[in-house]
Formats: sequence, C-alpha cells, structure tokens
Amino acid sequence: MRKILVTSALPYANGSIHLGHLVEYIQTDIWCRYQRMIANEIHYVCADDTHGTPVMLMAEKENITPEKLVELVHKEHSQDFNDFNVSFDNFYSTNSIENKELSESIYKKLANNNKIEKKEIEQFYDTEKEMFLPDRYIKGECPKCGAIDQYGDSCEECGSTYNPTDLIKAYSVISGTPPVKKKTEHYFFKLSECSDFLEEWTRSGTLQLEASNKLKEWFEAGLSDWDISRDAPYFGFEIPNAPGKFFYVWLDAPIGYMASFKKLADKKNLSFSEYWEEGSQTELIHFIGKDILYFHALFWPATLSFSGFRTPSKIYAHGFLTVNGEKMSKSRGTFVTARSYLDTIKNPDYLRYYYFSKLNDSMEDIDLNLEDFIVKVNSDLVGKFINIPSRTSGFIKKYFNNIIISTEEISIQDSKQIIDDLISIKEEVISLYEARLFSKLNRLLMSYTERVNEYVNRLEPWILAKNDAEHTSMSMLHQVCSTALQSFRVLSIYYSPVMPDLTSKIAEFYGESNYQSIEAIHKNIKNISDYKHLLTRLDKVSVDSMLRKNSI
RNA sequence: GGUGAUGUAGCUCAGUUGGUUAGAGCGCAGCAUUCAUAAUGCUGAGGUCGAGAGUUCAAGUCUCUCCAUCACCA
Repeated sequence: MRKILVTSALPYANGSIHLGHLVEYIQTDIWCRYQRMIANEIHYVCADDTHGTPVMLMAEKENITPEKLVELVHKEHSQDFNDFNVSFDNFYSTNSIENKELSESIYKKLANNNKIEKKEIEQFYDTEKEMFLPDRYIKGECPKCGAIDQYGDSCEECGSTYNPTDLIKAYSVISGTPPVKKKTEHYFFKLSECSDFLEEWTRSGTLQLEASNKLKEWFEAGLSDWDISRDAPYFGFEIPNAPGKFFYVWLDAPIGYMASFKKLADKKNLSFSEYWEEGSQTELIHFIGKDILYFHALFWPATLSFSGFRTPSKIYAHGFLTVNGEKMSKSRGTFVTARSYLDTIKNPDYLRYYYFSKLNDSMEDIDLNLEDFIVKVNSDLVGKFINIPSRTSGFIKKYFNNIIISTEEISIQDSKQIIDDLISIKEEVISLYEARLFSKLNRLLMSYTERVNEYVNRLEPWILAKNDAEHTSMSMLHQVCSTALQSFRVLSIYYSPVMPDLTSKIAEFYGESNYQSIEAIHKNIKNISDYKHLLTRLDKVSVDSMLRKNSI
C-alpha cells in the first residue's frame, strides 16, 4: 500500500473560487478518489493562501481586519469546495499557528545552513501611504509606445519589458502619488547556491517533460537569490529577530501544505515526520497550475532540502482554462464563479465530467466550450450512459420483480463477453487514472457505454417482451436486461471518482452504499430498486443565466 | 523582445518509434427502431493534417523559415 500526501495549489484569499480554479481541484479530487478506490492511504490537503499586500489592502478597503477577511473568505471557499465534492481531508489556512511555527523553524534552519543573506536594496515607496510598493502597484506610461496605465514590468499594448524606473509619469496605484526610491534592508534566500542540487532534482523524474524543458531555460539564465522579506505594513508572519520585516507570501504559502497536514496529523493521529522527514518513504505530490511552476520546482524543493526536509515526489502541472476559446473575461460573463455555477446549473457532476473528458497529463490549456458542454453532457451522460438503466430496468420491474441475474449466471455468449471485457479492463482503467490520462480513459469508458447500447439494440428486448414465454426467470429477456444493468454497474464503479453524486445515486439503485473500492465490480448483485430518473438534461437557459449572473 | 508550447473534419479532440485509401465523439443528412427524458442503432457527406521549402522509397509524424494563438520572464 502506498502512502501519499496530495496537495492542490492554495487559492488566494482575496476572491471567489471560479471555474478556472476548479480544473485543478477537480483533477486532483478525481485522482485522490481513484487512489482511495484502490486502497492506497491518501491524504489530500489544501489551504487558503492568506498573506500579502492584496489581502491587506482589500481588508482595508472593506474596513475589516485582514484576519476577519480571511475568515470570511475561508468560509466561502470551504462551502464551494464542499459543494463541488472536492474531498479534502483538510482545508486549512496559511494564517495558522502551525504555519507560523513551521515557517519560522524552516527560516531558522536555512539561516543556520548559511542560506540566508541580508542585503540593502532600493525599492519604490509611497510617501503618502507610507509603504513600499510591489511592482504591480506602480503604473505609468510605457516608455516605448506611450500607452497609459501600464504596469511597472511590461507593457500590455506593445509587449516590451522594462523596469519600473523607466515608466513615464509613474504613480502609486494606492495613493496616486509619484513613488520615490528608498533604501531598505531585505533578506534573501541564496538560491544561486542551489543550482546544482536543483538541476539534479528537476531531472530526477519529478516533473513532466514540458516542465523540465521550461526549467532548463531558467537554469541557463542562472538562478538569482530570492527576496523572501517584505517591509511593514504587511499582512503575514514577522521574521524572527527582524522587527518590521515579514516573510514574503510565497515563502509561507507552500509551507501551508505542511501546516495543513500538521493539523490533520494532530487530529487523526498520523505521523507528521513520516511524511516530511528527509528520506521519507511516503509520496508527496503537488498538483499545480503551470503559472506557479517556478515556485514549486525551484524555491520549494530548495527550501525543503536546505532546511532538512524531504522534497516532493512529483509535481503535476496543468494548463489554464479558457472559456469558448478565450481567456475568461468578466465583460463576456465567462469569469464564472463556482457559486454562480451551482446556483444556475446545480449539478457539479456535469462540470466534473466535462473536465474529466478533456484533461490529460500535459500542461496544455483546456477549453470549456459552453455549447460543447451542453451537448456533451446531454449526449454522453443522459443519451448514452443513463440511457442504459432507463431503457432496460422497466422490463426487470414488470416481469422479474426487480431481480436481475448475477454476472456468473448469465449464459448467453454475447452477454458474457461484454461483462467479461468490462471486468478485464480494470487494470487499464487503473493505469489511465494513475497516469492522469483522463480524456483517454473517458474514451475507453464511453466506447463500452456505446457497446452496451448497441447490444441492447441488437437483442431487442422490447420484441422479446411480447412473447409470454420470455416472462419467466432466466429467459432471454431477463438475460439481456440483466447484462445491460450489470454492465452499467461496472461502468458506474469506474466512473465513481469522476461523478460522486451521480454514482452514489446509482449505488442506491443497486441497493448499495457508495462505491469505495474498485473491487466492487466483482460483487454479485441480484436486486435493483425501481428506476427513477437519475439525471436531467442540461438546457441552454441555465447556461445563459449563469453567464448573465457573471456579466458586469 | 527572449523562452516554452500549441495549430488535424462545423465543434471538442485521438493519432505509439515516419509506412498501405488520416480517426473518434458531437453536430449535419438519410435509413432502421420505438424499450428509453425525440433517447438508441446503421449508413453517409465533410479534412491539400496553419503556410512554404527540405530530408526520405515513404511525413500529420523529422529539419528549416514564416504566420497565428497561448503562457512564462523570478
């Protein structure tokens, strides 16, 4: 049995969860649920990422403390994840005592290992607001093309890059006043000394090929030291023995994975060190978006390694979500929050299925085409999948008192073959889940779904039913419908990590509780309940109203 | 600007190490069927595989150039 600690990236605590976030949580959740089904010990943790300037400023704007803001957002996020059936074992916060202690202790270990250095740097300062300004809080005119309201690092109009000092008529986004340069002392993590370790680590099979290609570029450019401190005022953890200096949010964010697990371990009596000590035999797997590869594949393993902890076993990066082929956009209404999806479309399994049908192990972006979404849900799930019990269970009820023939007792050659094949693809299903080749797996499962429908068409139970002799137990009619229903059950078990709500209703239909093990495919089922519609069609009206809700 | 990726039927995507007439699902057309929420099955139309050049007996698959889209640049 493998012991695996899995994480999804921490959502930032200044906004709502949206469909883009959900790609990752759904991908990770499906993978975790699959691991549970094959009886591995798995712990899935996450947390809100709470620190930094944006949260601080937002709280100020809303006239509440950052702690209060973070608490409110945490409540909202937890509810969203819960309603999308994201099965975290712990969803915590980086603003926690565990995280504070771990961050401090890791920092001290890095300092003891001579990996921390103080340097004086110059930064922009807002004299009215009395705070140092991160680059993205400085705007001005592009020095190359003169476009107004461009950020301090690059121009969105002409694409040129430059330093904030190059901006014309620079101003602070917070107060509007022109920023001035001011000296300040910062703490740096000496990442430049970690190149050898990191080059080796990134080549040790922990990354996807695309990701390590990407990293090669950074190594070639040479690694610079990493500024891990920020000046007050800042919402975060104060650096030990450095009054007025705080840990940069990206230092304590990944440590939040540890902290969340620490909390879980305390609660469930698990061994924290078994999972985190150097040389740990357990697996540590991070699911992330490709945008934060830098932090997870460079800073994070270096931080861990030079503070005496184990490093991640795998980093699984995925691409971004586009909607209707374009970047999510508030004005087009495609910046869809998790909540508005739930309010209008209701069923999380639709989205889970759609993402499942498109995800694979690469860093490519995936597109949520809303028309395709409607059509795919309706034809795959309602038209083909749910159609199987819908078209056969009536006969079982009417003529056989809801009793179906168990798999072993089915004797027609055709029928036997279908079920045997379905059982025999178990290993293939497992390996596709394991490799995160979800779209490929879906094609496999859908091809079986089609095969069952084809089979029913060919054997024509509705014709058989006209003959009274068929109304006795073990008749052809009984066999055909039983085959369809037994096959459907196996398919449902395979699909259960994807659609937990739907498949738990299906389990009920067979008089079972939720499918917790893939071995359930071998169980002998003899009874069904009366069939009730398991799924309704998705209509364009609800998708449209979802878009309207998100339009501004 | 630099770097990494992507570009295959109307839509969403498969296409192992280059090898016979390029595939699937949906959509569309026709037929069959009526058990099923007009669901299902069969048949068919539809692609010069972003453009151009090259390597090769043979390229969607390798090389180069260009175009378009996306991301990253700490």
